[in-house]
Amino acid sequence: MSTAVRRIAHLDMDAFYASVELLRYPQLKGLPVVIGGGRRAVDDLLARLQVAHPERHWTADDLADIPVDFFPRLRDYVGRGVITTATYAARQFGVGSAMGLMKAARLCPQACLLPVDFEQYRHYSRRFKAIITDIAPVMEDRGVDEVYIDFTDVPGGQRESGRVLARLIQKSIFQDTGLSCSVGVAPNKLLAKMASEFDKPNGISIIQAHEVATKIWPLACRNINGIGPKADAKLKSHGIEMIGQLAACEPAWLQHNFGNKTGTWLFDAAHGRDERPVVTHSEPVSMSRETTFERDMHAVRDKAELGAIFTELCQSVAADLQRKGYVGKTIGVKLRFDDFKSVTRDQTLAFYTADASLIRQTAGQCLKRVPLQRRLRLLGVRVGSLARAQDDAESGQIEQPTPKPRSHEAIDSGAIEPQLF
DNA sequence: TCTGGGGTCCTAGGACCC
DNA sequence: TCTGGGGTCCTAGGACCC
Repeated sequence: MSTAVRRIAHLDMDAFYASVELLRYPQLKGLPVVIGGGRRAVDDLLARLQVAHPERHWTADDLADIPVDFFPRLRDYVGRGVITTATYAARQFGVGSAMGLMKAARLCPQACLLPVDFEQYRHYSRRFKAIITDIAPVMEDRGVDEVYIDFTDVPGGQRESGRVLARLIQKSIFQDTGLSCSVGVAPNKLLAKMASEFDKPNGISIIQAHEVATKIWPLACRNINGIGPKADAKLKSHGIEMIGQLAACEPAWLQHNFGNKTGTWLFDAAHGRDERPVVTHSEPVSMSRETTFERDMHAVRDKAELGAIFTELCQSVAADLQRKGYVGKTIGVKLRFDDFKSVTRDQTLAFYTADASLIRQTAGQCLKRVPLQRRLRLLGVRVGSLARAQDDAESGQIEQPTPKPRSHEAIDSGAIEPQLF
Protein backbone atom coordinates (compact mmCIF):
# COMPACT_ATOMS: atom_id res chain seq x y z
CA MET A 1 0.00 0.00 0.00
CA SER A 2 0.87 3.65 0.13
CA THR A 3 3.90 4.67 2.13
CA ALA A 4 3.08 8.31 1.52
CA VAL A 5 2.40 10.66 4.42
CA ARG A 6 -1.31 11.17 4.97
CA ARG A 7 -2.17 14.65 3.75
CA ILE A 8 -5.69 15.95 3.92
CA ALA A 9 -6.70 19.33 2.54
CA HIS A 10 -9.63 21.46 3.57
CA LEU A 11 -10.68 23.97 0.94
CA ASP A 12 -12.97 26.82 1.83
CA MET A 13 -14.23 29.31 -0.75
CA ASP A 14 -13.70 32.90 0.35
CA ALA A 15 -16.96 34.73 1.10
CA PHE A 16 -18.51 32.47 -1.52
CA TYR A 17 -22.02 33.91 -2.04
CA ALA A 18 -20.77 37.47 -1.88
CA SER A 19 -17.95 36.73 -4.30
CA VAL A 20 -20.36 35.16 -6.78
CA GLU A 21 -22.57 38.24 -6.54
CA LEU A 22 -19.54 40.46 -7.17
CA LEU A 23 -18.85 38.57 -10.39
CA ARG A 24 -22.29 39.63 -11.52
CA TYR A 25 -22.14 43.15 -10.10
CA PRO A 26 -18.44 44.13 -10.29
CA GLN A 27 -19.40 47.73 -9.60
CA LEU A 28 -20.01 46.71 -5.98
CA LYS A 29 -16.41 45.57 -5.45
CA GLY A 30 -14.94 47.05 -2.29
CA LEU A 31 -18.33 48.23 -1.03
CA PRO A 32 -20.11 46.75 1.97
CA VAL A 33 -22.60 44.23 0.61
CA VAL A 34 -24.89 41.98 2.58
CA ILE A 35 -26.77 39.02 1.18
CA GLY A 36 -29.89 37.68 2.77
CA GLY A 37 -33.52 38.41 3.42
CA GLY A 38 -34.83 35.62 1.28
CA ARG A 39 -37.95 36.02 -0.79
CA ARG A 40 -38.83 39.22 1.03
CA ALA A 41 -35.65 40.94 -0.11
CA VAL A 42 -36.42 40.04 -3.71
CA ASP A 43 -39.92 41.47 -3.43
CA ASP A 44 -38.66 44.67 -1.83
CA LEU A 45 -36.06 45.04 -4.52
CA LEU A 46 -38.57 44.50 -7.31
CA ALA A 47 -40.97 46.99 -5.74
CA ARG A 48 -38.24 49.63 -5.67
CA LEU A 49 -37.35 48.96 -9.27
CA GLN A 50 -40.97 49.18 -10.27
CA VAL A 51 -41.29 52.62 -8.71
CA ALA A 52 -38.04 53.83 -10.23
CA HIS A 53 -38.68 52.38 -13.67
CA PRO A 54 -42.44 52.06 -14.11
CA GLU A 55 -42.09 51.82 -17.89
CA ARG A 56 -41.09 48.18 -17.46
CA HIS A 57 -42.61 45.29 -15.53
CA TRP A 58 -39.90 43.83 -13.29
CA THR A 59 -39.80 40.16 -12.31
CA ALA A 60 -37.29 38.07 -10.39
CA ASP A 61 -35.74 37.03 -13.69
CA ASP A 62 -34.73 40.63 -14.37
CA LEU A 63 -32.46 40.99 -11.36
CA ALA A 64 -29.34 40.57 -13.48
CA ASP A 65 -30.29 43.81 -15.28
CA ILE A 66 -30.59 45.87 -12.14
CA PRO A 67 -29.40 49.46 -12.75
CA VAL A 68 -26.28 50.38 -10.82
CA ASP A 69 -27.80 53.16 -8.75
CA PHE A 70 -30.78 51.14 -7.64
CA PHE A 71 -29.20 48.64 -5.36
CA PRO A 72 -31.33 48.65 -2.23
CA ARG A 73 -29.62 49.65 0.99
CA LEU A 74 -29.80 47.90 4.30
CA ARG A 75 -31.37 51.00 5.88
CA ASP A 76 -34.45 50.53 3.69
CA TYR A 77 -35.08 47.00 4.85
CA VAL A 78 -37.92 46.14 7.19
CA GLY A 79 -38.53 42.54 8.19
CA ARG A 80 -37.27 39.52 10.07
CA GLY A 81 -34.63 38.24 7.67
CA VAL A 82 -31.07 37.36 8.61
CA ILE A 83 -27.75 37.83 6.85
CA THR A 84 -26.64 34.81 4.89
CA THR A 85 -23.23 36.27 4.16
CA ALA A 86 -21.44 39.59 3.93
CA THR A 87 -18.48 40.91 1.93
CA TYR A 88 -15.23 41.59 3.78
CA ALA A 89 -15.95 45.31 3.41
CA ALA A 90 -19.23 44.81 5.27
CA ARG A 91 -17.60 42.64 7.92
CA GLN A 92 -15.44 45.62 8.87
CA PHE A 93 -18.60 47.12 10.33
CA GLY A 94 -19.18 44.12 12.57
CA VAL A 95 -21.83 42.73 10.28
CA GLY A 96 -21.80 38.96 9.74
CA SER A 97 -23.60 35.72 9.02
CA ALA A 98 -26.79 34.89 10.93
CA MET A 99 -27.17 38.44 12.22
CA GLY A 100 -30.66 39.91 11.96
CA LEU A 101 -30.94 42.38 9.09
CA MET A 102 -32.48 45.01 11.33
CA LYS A 103 -29.48 44.88 13.62
CA ALA A 104 -27.09 44.93 10.66
CA ALA A 105 -28.89 48.01 9.34
CA ARG A 106 -27.93 49.92 12.47
CA LEU A 107 -24.29 48.88 12.20
CA CYS A 108 -23.96 49.58 8.48
CA PRO A 109 -27.04 51.26 7.01
CA GLN A 110 -25.32 52.08 3.72
CA ALA A 111 -24.53 48.43 2.92
CA CYS A 112 -26.13 47.13 -0.26
CA LEU A 113 -28.60 44.31 0.28
CA LEU A 114 -28.83 41.57 -2.30
CA PRO A 115 -31.27 38.68 -2.32
CA VAL A 116 -29.91 35.14 -2.04
CA ASP A 117 -29.62 33.34 -5.36
CA PHE A 118 -28.99 29.70 -4.54
CA GLU A 119 -29.27 28.58 -8.16
CA GLN A 120 -26.30 30.72 -9.03
CA TYR A 121 -24.24 29.56 -6.03
CA ARG A 122 -24.97 25.91 -6.80
CA HIS A 123 -23.83 26.48 -10.35
CA TYR A 124 -20.45 27.84 -9.21
CA SER A 125 -20.28 25.16 -6.54
CA ARG A 126 -20.53 22.41 -9.17
CA ARG A 127 -17.90 24.16 -11.26
CA PHE A 128 -15.21 24.48 -8.62
CA LYS A 129 -15.83 20.94 -7.35
CA ALA A 130 -15.48 19.55 -10.88
CA ILE A 131 -12.14 21.34 -11.20
CA ILE A 132 -10.97 19.80 -7.94
CA THR A 133 -11.98 16.22 -8.77
CA ASP A 134 -10.28 16.53 -12.15
CA ILE A 135 -7.05 17.11 -10.26
CA ALA A 136 -7.63 15.14 -7.05
CA PRO A 137 -10.51 12.64 -7.24
CA VAL A 138 -10.91 11.80 -3.56
CA MET A 139 -13.08 14.73 -2.46
CA GLU A 140 -15.67 15.01 0.29
CA ASP A 141 -18.51 17.46 -0.23
CA ARG A 142 -19.11 19.53 2.89
CA GLY A 143 -21.71 21.85 1.47
CA VAL A 144 -21.89 24.48 -1.19
CA ASP A 145 -18.56 26.18 -0.46
CA GLU A 146 -16.36 23.63 1.35
CA VAL A 147 -14.65 20.33 0.64
CA TYR A 148 -12.05 17.99 2.04
CA ILE A 149 -9.56 16.51 -0.40
CA ASP A 150 -7.27 13.55 0.18
CA PHE A 151 -3.88 14.58 -1.24
CA THR A 152 -2.08 11.48 0.02
CA ASP A 153 -1.89 9.50 -3.22
CA VAL A 154 -2.34 12.31 -5.73
CA PRO A 155 0.71 12.84 -7.97
CA GLY A 156 2.53 15.84 -6.54
CA GLY A 157 0.39 15.78 -3.40
CA GLN A 158 3.44 15.36 -1.20
CA ARG A 159 5.55 18.14 -2.70
CA GLU A 160 6.26 20.90 -0.20
CA SER A 161 3.91 19.10 2.21
CA GLY A 162 0.98 19.60 -0.15
CA ARG A 163 1.53 23.27 -0.86
CA VAL A 164 2.25 22.72 -4.56
CA LEU A 165 -0.97 20.82 -5.17
CA ALA A 166 -2.97 23.29 -3.09
CA ARG A 167 -1.59 26.12 -5.20
CA LEU A 168 -2.45 24.29 -8.41
CA ILE A 169 -6.05 23.77 -7.31
CA GLN A 170 -6.35 27.35 -6.11
CA LYS A 171 -5.06 28.67 -9.43
CA SER A 172 -7.23 26.37 -11.52
CA ILE A 173 -10.37 27.43 -9.66
CA PHE A 174 -9.50 31.09 -10.03
CA GLN A 175 -8.75 30.79 -13.72
CA ASP A 176 -12.05 29.07 -14.42
CA THR A 177 -14.39 30.94 -12.09
CA GLY A 178 -12.62 34.10 -10.92
CA LEU A 179 -13.22 32.98 -7.34
CA SER A 180 -10.63 32.64 -4.60
CA CYS A 181 -10.39 30.07 -1.84
CA SER A 182 -8.29 29.23 1.19
CA VAL A 183 -6.68 25.85 1.72
CA GLY A 184 -5.31 24.09 4.77
CA VAL A 185 -3.24 20.91 4.49
CA ALA A 186 -2.62 18.71 7.51
CA PRO A 187 -2.42 15.03 8.54
CA ASN A 188 -6.20 14.86 9.10
CA LYS A 189 -9.54 16.62 8.55
CA LEU A 190 -9.68 18.22 11.99
CA LEU A 191 -6.34 19.98 11.57
CA ALA A 192 -6.87 20.75 7.89
CA LYS A 193 -10.11 22.54 8.72
CA MET A 194 -8.36 24.69 11.30
CA ALA A 195 -5.45 25.34 8.95
CA SER A 196 -7.71 26.69 6.21
CA GLU A 197 -8.77 29.47 8.61
CA PHE A 198 -5.22 30.62 9.24
CA ASP A 199 -4.66 32.72 6.14
CA LYS A 200 -7.88 34.02 4.65
CA PRO A 201 -8.64 35.02 1.98
CA ASN A 202 -6.69 33.27 -0.75
CA GLY A 203 -4.19 31.61 1.59
CA ILE A 204 -2.52 28.24 1.97
CA SER A 205 -1.52 26.93 5.39
CA ILE A 206 0.25 23.72 6.31
CA ILE A 207 0.14 22.04 9.69
CA GLN A 208 2.59 19.21 10.27
CA ALA A 209 1.96 16.47 12.79
CA HIS A 210 4.63 17.83 15.16
CA GLU A 211 3.22 21.37 15.10
CA VAL A 212 0.06 20.76 17.14
CA ALA A 213 1.54 22.27 20.31
CA THR A 214 2.81 25.40 18.60
CA LYS A 215 0.01 26.08 16.11
CA ILE A 216 -3.11 24.58 17.72
CA TRP A 217 -2.74 24.80 21.49
CA PRO A 218 -2.67 28.62 21.55
CA LEU A 219 -6.11 28.76 19.87
CA ALA A 220 -9.47 29.07 21.64
CA CYS A 221 -11.38 25.79 22.07
CA ARG A 222 -14.20 27.21 19.95
CA ASN A 223 -11.93 26.84 16.91
CA ILE A 224 -12.35 23.08 17.01
CA ASN A 225 -14.98 22.03 14.51
CA GLY A 226 -17.58 20.37 16.72
CA ILE A 227 -17.20 22.60 19.78
CA GLY A 228 -20.11 24.99 19.54
CA PRO A 229 -21.39 27.70 21.86
CA LYS A 230 -22.73 25.27 24.48
CA ALA A 231 -19.68 23.07 24.81
CA ASP A 232 -17.46 26.15 24.76
CA ALA A 233 -19.41 27.76 27.59
CA LYS A 234 -19.21 24.58 29.63
CA LEU A 235 -15.46 24.34 29.09
CA LYS A 236 -15.09 27.99 30.07
CA SER A 237 -17.07 27.37 33.25
CA HIS A 238 -14.29 24.97 34.19
CA GLY A 239 -11.66 27.56 33.32
CA ILE A 240 -10.72 25.90 30.03
CA GLU A 241 -10.36 28.52 27.32
CA MET A 242 -7.50 27.41 25.10
CA ILE A 243 -6.99 24.13 23.29
CA GLY A 244 -3.71 23.69 25.16
CA GLN A 245 -5.60 23.70 28.45
CA LEU A 246 -8.00 21.12 27.05
CA ALA A 247 -5.08 18.97 25.97
CA ALA A 248 -3.68 19.11 29.50
CA CYS A 249 -6.91 17.75 31.05
CA GLU A 250 -7.09 14.22 32.37
CA PRO A 251 -9.07 12.09 29.89
CA ALA A 252 -10.95 10.52 32.80
CA TRP A 253 -11.97 13.95 34.07
CA LEU A 254 -13.24 14.96 30.62
CA GLN A 255 -15.18 11.71 30.29
CA HIS A 256 -16.74 12.22 33.69
CA ASN A 257 -17.85 15.76 32.91
CA PHE A 258 -18.79 15.47 29.23
CA GLY A 259 -19.72 11.82 28.87
CA ASN A 260 -17.56 8.96 27.72
CA LYS A 261 -17.78 9.60 24.03
CA THR A 262 -17.57 13.39 24.02
CA GLY A 263 -14.85 13.37 26.68
CA THR A 264 -12.69 11.03 24.65
CA TRP A 265 -13.32 13.05 21.52
CA LEU A 266 -12.45 16.36 23.21
CA PHE A 267 -9.15 14.93 24.43
CA ASP A 268 -8.23 13.47 21.04
CA ALA A 269 -9.22 16.67 19.22
CA ALA A 270 -7.11 18.81 21.54
CA HIS A 271 -4.14 16.61 20.68
CA GLY A 272 -4.87 16.96 16.96
CA ARG A 273 -5.85 13.31 16.59
CA ASP A 274 -8.53 12.44 14.03
CA GLU A 275 -8.77 9.29 11.92
CA ARG A 276 -11.96 10.06 9.99
CA PRO A 277 -11.63 9.17 6.31
CA VAL A 278 -12.46 11.50 3.43
CA VAL A 279 -15.92 10.27 2.39
CA THR A 280 -16.58 10.65 -1.31
CA HIS A 281 -20.20 9.59 -1.31
CA SER A 282 -23.05 9.67 1.20
CA GLU A 283 -26.77 9.07 1.06
CA PRO A 284 -29.23 11.63 2.42
CA VAL A 285 -30.94 10.79 5.71
CA SER A 286 -33.81 13.25 5.52
CA MET A 287 -35.29 16.02 3.42
CA SER A 288 -37.28 18.91 4.77
CA ARG A 289 -38.88 22.24 3.99
CA GLU A 290 -39.64 24.94 6.50
CA THR A 291 -40.68 28.56 6.48
CA THR A 292 -40.67 31.44 8.91
CA PHE A 293 -43.75 33.59 8.51
CA GLU A 294 -43.68 37.31 7.81
CA ARG A 295 -45.66 37.71 11.03
CA ASP A 296 -46.50 35.28 13.82
CA MET A 297 -49.56 33.23 12.99
CA HIS A 298 -52.43 32.26 15.19
CA ALA A 299 -53.63 28.68 14.93
CA VAL A 300 -57.28 29.65 14.83
CA ARG A 301 -57.34 33.13 13.35
CA ASP A 302 -54.91 32.28 10.54
CA LYS A 303 -56.14 28.76 10.03
CA ALA A 304 -56.79 29.09 6.30
CA GLU A 305 -53.45 30.68 5.53
CA LEU A 306 -51.57 28.19 7.71
CA GLY A 307 -53.33 25.29 6.05
CA ALA A 308 -52.31 26.54 2.61
CA ILE A 309 -48.67 26.99 3.68
CA PHE A 310 -48.68 23.55 5.27
CA THR A 311 -49.92 21.93 2.08
CA GLU A 312 -47.32 23.81 0.08
CA LEU A 313 -44.51 22.60 2.34
CA CYS A 314 -45.69 19.00 1.95
CA GLN A 315 -45.83 19.41 -1.82
CA SER A 316 -42.32 20.87 -1.87
CA VAL A 317 -40.83 18.01 0.15
CA ALA A 318 -42.64 15.48 -2.03
CA ALA A 319 -41.32 17.18 -5.15
CA ASP A 320 -37.78 17.22 -3.71
CA LEU A 321 -38.00 13.50 -2.92
CA GLN A 322 -39.34 12.63 -6.35
CA ARG A 323 -36.85 14.80 -8.22
CA LYS A 324 -33.94 13.24 -6.36
CA GLY A 325 -35.38 9.72 -6.50
CA TYR A 326 -36.02 9.02 -2.83
CA VAL A 327 -38.87 7.75 -0.70
CA GLY A 328 -39.17 7.96 3.07
CA LYS A 329 -41.25 6.49 5.84
CA THR A 330 -40.84 8.83 8.82
CA ILE A 331 -42.98 11.93 8.36
CA GLY A 332 -42.63 14.80 10.79
CA VAL A 333 -43.49 18.40 11.53
CA LYS A 334 -41.54 21.14 13.23
CA LEU A 335 -43.05 24.20 14.85
CA ARG A 336 -41.45 27.25 16.33
CA PHE A 337 -43.51 29.46 18.60
CA ASP A 338 -43.38 33.20 19.19
CA ASP A 339 -41.14 32.57 22.21
CA PHE A 340 -38.72 30.81 19.83
CA LYS A 341 -39.20 27.44 21.47
CA SER A 342 -39.44 24.58 18.98
CA VAL A 343 -41.15 21.23 19.04
CA THR A 344 -41.16 18.30 16.65
CA ARG A 345 -43.56 15.43 16.17
CA ASP A 346 -43.09 12.52 13.81
CA GLN A 347 -44.67 9.27 12.80
CA THR A 348 -43.19 6.28 11.06
CA LEU A 349 -45.29 4.57 8.43
CA ALA A 350 -45.18 0.84 7.67
CA PHE A 351 -44.07 1.63 4.11
CA TYR A 352 -42.14 4.18 2.07
CA THR A 353 -43.69 7.08 0.21
CA ALA A 354 -42.97 10.28 -1.70
CA ASP A 355 -46.62 11.15 -2.21
CA ALA A 356 -47.60 14.73 -1.36
CA SER A 357 -51.11 13.98 -0.13
CA LEU A 358 -49.99 11.05 2.02
CA ILE A 359 -47.22 13.19 3.50
CA ARG A 360 -49.76 15.94 4.10
CA GLN A 361 -52.17 13.51 5.75
CA THR A 362 -49.51 12.00 8.04
CA ALA A 363 -47.95 15.36 8.88
CA GLY A 364 -51.46 16.56 9.72
CA GLN A 365 -51.76 13.74 12.25
CA CYS A 366 -48.45 14.83 13.79
CA LEU A 367 -49.66 18.40 14.02
CA LYS A 368 -52.70 17.32 15.99
CA ARG A 369 -50.39 16.15 18.78
CA VAL A 370 -48.97 19.64 19.33
CA PRO A 371 -50.63 22.07 21.75
CA LEU A 372 -51.30 25.20 19.73
CA GLN A 373 -51.92 27.91 22.30
CA ARG A 374 -48.94 30.11 21.42
CA ARG A 375 -48.59 31.91 18.14
CA LEU A 376 -46.40 30.30 15.51
CA ARG A 377 -43.42 31.82 13.74
CA LEU A 378 -42.23 28.74 11.82
CA LEU A 379 -43.70 25.62 10.32
CA GLY A 380 -41.72 22.78 8.77
CA VAL A 381 -42.28 19.35 7.24
CA ARG A 382 -39.66 16.62 7.21
CA VAL A 383 -39.40 13.17 5.65
CA GLY A 384 -36.76 10.84 7.09
CA SER A 385 -35.71 7.17 7.02
CA LEU A 386 -35.03 7.58 3.32
CA ALA A 387 -34.43 4.88 0.73
CA ARG A 388 -33.76 5.12 -2.98
CA ALA A 389 -37.01 4.97 -4.92
CA GLN A 390 -35.83 2.15 -7.25
CA ASP A 391 -34.51 -0.04 -4.43
CA ASP A 392 -37.79 0.46 -2.69
CA ALA A 393 -39.79 -0.61 -5.75
CA GLU A 394 -37.61 -3.70 -6.22
CA SER A 395 -38.14 -4.81 -2.66
CA GLY A 396 -41.88 -4.57 -3.26
CA GLN A 397 -42.36 -2.05 -0.51
CA ILE A 398 -44.13 0.57 -2.55
CA GLU A 399 -47.03 2.46 -1.05
CA GLN A 400 -49.62 0.34 0.65
CA PRO A 401 -52.96 1.72 1.77
CA THR A 402 -53.72 2.41 5.43
CA PRO A 403 -50.83 3.82 7.40
CA LYS A 404 -50.55 2.05 10.76
CA PRO A 405 -49.55 4.53 13.42
CA ARG A 406 -48.24 3.36 16.77
CA SER A 407 -50.09 4.29 19.91
CA HIS A 408 -50.95 7.97 20.12
CA GLU A 409 -52.43 8.79 23.47
CA ALA A 410 -52.73 12.45 22.59
CA ILE A 411 -54.78 11.80 19.46
CA ASP A 412 -56.97 9.16 21.03
CA SER A 413 -57.73 11.16 24.14
CA GLY A 414 -58.60 14.19 22.02
CA ALA A 415 -56.94 16.24 24.71
CA ILE A 416 -55.26 18.63 22.34
CA GLU A 417 -56.88 21.89 21.40
CA PRO A 418 -57.45 24.08 19.58
CA GLN A 419 -57.53 21.54 16.78
CA LEU A 420 -56.31 22.35 13.35
CA PHE A 421 -55.90 20.65 10.03
C1' DT B 1 -33.96 44.77 16.68
C1' DC B 2 -34.25 39.63 18.31
C1' DT B 3 -32.72 35.19 15.99
C1' DG B 4 -33.22 31.66 8.02
C1' DG B 5 -33.24 27.13 5.98
C1' DG B 6 -31.32 22.73 5.19
C1' DG B 7 -29.02 19.23 7.11
C1' DT B 8 -26.30 15.40 10.45
C1' DC B 9 -25.47 13.09 14.62
C1' DC B 10 -26.21 12.00 19.52
C1' DT B 11 -28.83 10.94 23.71
C1' DA B 12 -32.34 9.00 26.34
C1' DG B 13 -36.53 6.71 27.49
C1' DG B 14 -40.06 3.44 26.33
C1' DA B 15 -42.00 -0.39 23.60
C1' DC B 16 -41.33 -4.79 22.26
C1' DC B 17 -39.05 -9.12 21.44
C1' DC B 18 -36.02 -12.96 22.63
C1' DT C 1 -44.78 -14.78 40.13
C1' DC C 2 -40.62 -12.59 39.75
C1' DT C 3 -36.44 -11.97 37.82
C1' DG C 4 -32.60 -10.76 34.40
C1' DG C 5 -30.16 -8.74 30.19
C1' DG C 6 -29.58 -7.57 25.15
C1' DG C 7 -31.05 -5.68 20.86
C1' DT C 8 -33.80 -2.89 17.83
C1' DC C 9 -37.09 0.47 16.65
C1' DC C 10 -39.52 4.68 17.55
C1' DT C 11 -39.96 9.36 19.28
C1' DA C 12 -38.44 14.06 21.07
C1' DG C 13 -35.12 17.19 21.84
C1' DG C 14 -30.80 19.39 21.33
C1' DA C 15 -26.04 20.53 19.70
C1' DC C 16 -23.73 21.63 15.85
C1' DC C 17 -22.51 22.74 10.99
C1' DC C 18 -22.82 25.19 6.38
